[in-house]
Amino acid sequence: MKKKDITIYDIAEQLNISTATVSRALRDDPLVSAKTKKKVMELAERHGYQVNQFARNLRKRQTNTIGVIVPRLNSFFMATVISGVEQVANAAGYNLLISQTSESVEREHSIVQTMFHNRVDGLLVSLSYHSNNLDHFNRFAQKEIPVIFFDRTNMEGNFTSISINNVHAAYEATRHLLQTGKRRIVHITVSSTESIYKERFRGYSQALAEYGIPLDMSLVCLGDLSLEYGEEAARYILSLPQRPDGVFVANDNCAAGCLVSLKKQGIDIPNDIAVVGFNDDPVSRIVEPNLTTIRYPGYQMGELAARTLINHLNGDANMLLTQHILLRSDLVIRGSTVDG
Amino acid sequence: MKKKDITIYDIAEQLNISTATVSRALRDDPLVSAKTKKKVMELAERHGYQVNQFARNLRKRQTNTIGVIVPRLNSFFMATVISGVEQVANAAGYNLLISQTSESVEREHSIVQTMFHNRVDGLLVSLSYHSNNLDHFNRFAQKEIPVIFFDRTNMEGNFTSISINNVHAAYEATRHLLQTGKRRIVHITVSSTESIYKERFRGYSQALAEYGIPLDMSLVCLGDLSLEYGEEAARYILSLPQRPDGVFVANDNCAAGCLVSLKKQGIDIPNDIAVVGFNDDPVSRIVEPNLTTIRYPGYQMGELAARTLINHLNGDANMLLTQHILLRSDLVIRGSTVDG
DNA sequence: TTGTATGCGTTATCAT
DNA sequence: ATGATAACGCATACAA
Repeated sequence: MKKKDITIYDIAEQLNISTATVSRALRDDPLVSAKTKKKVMELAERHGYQVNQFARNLRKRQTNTIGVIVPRLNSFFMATVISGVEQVANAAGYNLLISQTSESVEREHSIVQTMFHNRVDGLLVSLSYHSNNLDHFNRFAQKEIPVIFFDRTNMEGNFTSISINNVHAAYEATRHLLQTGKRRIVHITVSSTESIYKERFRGYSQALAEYGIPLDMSLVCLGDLSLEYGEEAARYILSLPQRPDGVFVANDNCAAGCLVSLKKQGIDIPNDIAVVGFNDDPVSRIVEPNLTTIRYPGYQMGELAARTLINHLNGDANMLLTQHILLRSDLVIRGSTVDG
Repeated sequence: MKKKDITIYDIAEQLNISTATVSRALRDDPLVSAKTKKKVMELAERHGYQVNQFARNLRKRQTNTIGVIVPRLNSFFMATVISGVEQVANAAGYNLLISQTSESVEREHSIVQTMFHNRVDGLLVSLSYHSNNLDHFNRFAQKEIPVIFFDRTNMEGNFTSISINNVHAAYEATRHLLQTGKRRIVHITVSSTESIYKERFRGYSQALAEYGIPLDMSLVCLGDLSLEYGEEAARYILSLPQRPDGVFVANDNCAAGCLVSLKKQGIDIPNDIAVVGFNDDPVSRIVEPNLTTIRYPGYQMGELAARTLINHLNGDANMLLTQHILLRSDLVIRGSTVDG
């Protein structure tokens, strides 16, 4: 089954030199003479020599691998972030071990375990909806393996995190609806005791409070933020005795589903009901009218997370000093809230 | 910097037994007595023992890791496929090493190298646009490391591949336009000498031929199939002296961009110009009118690819016997081609 | 059922 | 500039 690979032993033997020299030559160590180096390189090339990363990892006690844990791979935003991570990691010679929790806390636990066993050098994590406890990351903390939370963060514990100011972004989104004269504003989000969705909810509440509008929990729809749930929420909205005139949805996908559904029922967007999303997913520019949304840089978030982690691993910077990195976000106003 | 981990040596010493027994106990080897097993397990647990996968890999000469190479992570379809792969791989105890080529052939080459060096047990690959040569995978073939191409496949060489019948799917899409009375049909795709896009072009040509319509290369738009290119193509379409009445686009994202752009210029979809996409991306149900498209199962394609590879690795099946697996695809007719 | 001894392929230390 | 050799942590053939 397994064919034996060519190793530095083989090269050493054929060249009548020591494995030490071969090893050094292969890594272009300045100690080795140019002549020897050349001989080694050539032979290695000819025999299709490949380093055995495991032997190397075993010896060096590090893996050059970064673990990435996300709720789902198939969301535009997450895929964009990972894309940024991949770019940086690859350029720096790091591999990526990627897993998705599918929003299951149990799976999150088991994946964290697996990552630990695989001895990733560091971890980049976006938490699942209902993960409100960071105990499963303690083993990493104990072994001083760096962990960065991004986007779906949690400020508890001594980990570093990267996100936008979700309270403020949601506040802006809601205030924008209020400024356009809307007063009965639905919020579609996911139920969560402690997460960015909680924060978005807080921003929503703040804006309402500022306008002296009491919080009405019958206007808060809790679902999974899928496109389908957006449609369901639309039905709910239209079933209310007193029709809402604004909707703030915690992601674009769900917002798009909701918007389209409302339109199908003859609702005029934005005059009857205005809609604001979150993420600036491409769908926001496809749906008609285009979706007003919160834009923030996913790709750059990925790059930053990876860069921060790698700098720390290489000893170029100590990320433990930074508790949180806040990225800028913008409200992008489009046709779903403003006519014309 | 590095704290020393607890190893089987430590456990063996403390328990006054051999490392062999500890090693066996930890893997629940039936040879070990229940009593010893229990003692070992408990101590391991208490000390937070974790196996060193590298040592194990080094010893066993396999990695339990599958390499996944895709053009881009941030496409809905690819993310869906990977999601399926991840599900199966994780359940089977395999790790995923994921990289994206960003449609660059050079990066594809270097990533394939890296995967090789990392000694993945197998490879799942979706080729980049312009990768029309499989030589960089020869090292895998030589070492009998299984490689499966999915979606963006290439039938040359002795590799296994999984895809839909792209010729037929494109034929159906184009024929559908012809059946609704369209005669001047634009095809938006990517330039490629040998790939699924070539096949889709072939299907397009076949349908035209069947209706006795000569192929007009001025109606074939070659771009990167991005949403933005869809908009650009729309401008081109409207600039033509003799206006086309149908568009068949090789992916939904680009089709959506094109459709929206056409509408903005006052074109009536589908009466003036009908549009067909490819992939059944969620955007196809958001855009208005909803996009007629080719649907095929990305998630299942991912599952199947992973399952096939893993079965082969485990010796449960020999995938080398299967050259190609063809998945079913369907034309989904929506408002962008049929009114009402 | 348990133990002994060795190899897996590198890299690092200490000589030379 | 090069070499000898000892880890790195685990799994297995063979012995007991």
